[in-house]
Amino acid sequence: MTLRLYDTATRAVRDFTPLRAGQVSVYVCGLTVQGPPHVGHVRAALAFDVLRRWLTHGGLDVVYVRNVTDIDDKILTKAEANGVPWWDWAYRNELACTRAYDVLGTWAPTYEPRATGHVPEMIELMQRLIDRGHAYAAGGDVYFDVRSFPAYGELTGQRADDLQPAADTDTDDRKRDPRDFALWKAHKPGEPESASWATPWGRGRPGWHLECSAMAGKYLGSEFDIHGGGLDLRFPHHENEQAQSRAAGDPFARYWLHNGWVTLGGEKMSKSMGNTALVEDVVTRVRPVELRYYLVTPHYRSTVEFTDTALEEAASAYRRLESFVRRAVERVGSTEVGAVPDAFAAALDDDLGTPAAIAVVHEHVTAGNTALAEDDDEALVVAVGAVRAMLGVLGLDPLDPQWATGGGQDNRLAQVTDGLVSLALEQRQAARARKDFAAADAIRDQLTTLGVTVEDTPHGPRWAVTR
RNA sequence: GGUGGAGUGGCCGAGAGGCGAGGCAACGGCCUGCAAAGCCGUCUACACGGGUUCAAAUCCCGUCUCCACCUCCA
Repeated sequence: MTLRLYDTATRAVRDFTPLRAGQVSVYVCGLTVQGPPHVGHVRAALAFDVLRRWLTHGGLDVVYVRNVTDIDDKILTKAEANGVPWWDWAYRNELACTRAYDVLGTWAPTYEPRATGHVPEMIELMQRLIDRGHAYAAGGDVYFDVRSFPAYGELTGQRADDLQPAADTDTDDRKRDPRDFALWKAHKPGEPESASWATPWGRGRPGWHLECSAMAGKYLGSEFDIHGGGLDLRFPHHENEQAQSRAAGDPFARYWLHNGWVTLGGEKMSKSMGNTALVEDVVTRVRPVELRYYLVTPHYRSTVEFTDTALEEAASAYRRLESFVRRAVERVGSTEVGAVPDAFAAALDDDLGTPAAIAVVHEHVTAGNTALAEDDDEALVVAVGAVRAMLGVLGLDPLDPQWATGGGQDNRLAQVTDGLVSLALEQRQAARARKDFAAADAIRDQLTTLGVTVEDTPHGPRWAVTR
């Protein structure tokens, strides 16, 4: 079965065939770095991280570009409100985004270009559009001429006539049509000089949409395979991107993928609503890998309501998988990562059906647990190999060094802890051997109080530190 | 006004004409000195009202509720 993806542009699931055999080019809209990332932001990154891992697993060479928009109105106003240069504000939030991506185990993009580093490419694109009669300069601004491009609205199925008039009211008098959007914004008095760049039409800064067209073209070429982003970017952002690029003569994206929301209190998580859960906070309540499981388990196009109980449930579910892998490896030693079961592959091939894929993982874990209980090491090796392979594709393999805790100088402490717990457990085993269960249970209770859980297995006790 | 999406068992969350996704929680059983972990079982749901069909959670019509985009937004 081949990979099928839901393409927003055609509103249908389509077979995916890359433009160039063996290669896939992906452009994902990254963040406007105006603040630290919340759970909704990283959901997008995670959704496309799974796509990328699946493509890579299928033997394809994936070029994955995710941009950083490091100049816009909000960055300027927030920087000013905080008394720092705009580029300082942008960069510190870019670092926060990178930390969030890293802590959740997303692969670093092949290229991660910043808008401000691509002004020459934007100027070149604007010039092409002006030369072709699809853009015009007016008072230092440069606008896209919507009426010159009949396909405008095609991506999101809107007719230009039905759109409410676009809202940059302060510049409306410069536009030929109220729906024309800004490719480039003239430098305004009061804005920092450092936030403007010289162009043939005067100093100014990028409009919001231009940078993605310019950067996608630079790193992926005039036509590329997949363009991704959040559902809210469809209009106007992606519509405008497509209009700009196609009007300039570039075929642009062949498939458009959009991920659904994370909601909080039934409404879209967003900074302007004030209903956000920052990644850096959530990650103190559950482990990062558990947050990843929570966000990767539902289908990428569905809405996820963010609640504490749902988060806790996800964490419990993940611990079941993790506990199996750890016990299996303790039993049979380190194992080879095996092949992915057909049912799992079929699930992901069907528009990245992670829910069905996770169900397959759980079924194999059940089989593996049975093998573990029955001392069937042969079946166990097969099960754990398959489970790790599947979890690896989802970025959830518990044995991935990504999720290793401690390390460095903690190693010595870990050795000491290990020795002390082993000592206590030996005492307990001795007490059990002489049927002094009161003493044995007292040791176990004390360990539990310290956050060390003890499990007795036919092959002796095992322990783990719980949060 | 225009364009989309959603309402599923105690909870999360899939599916999209017929065969009870999966998980979490709860309860019962097995296992255990007792637990824990694990395994087995139980809990038979699809907003509402009509219709089509041998068969509807799934298709059609209508109604209600919620959300999103058309302004910055993953």
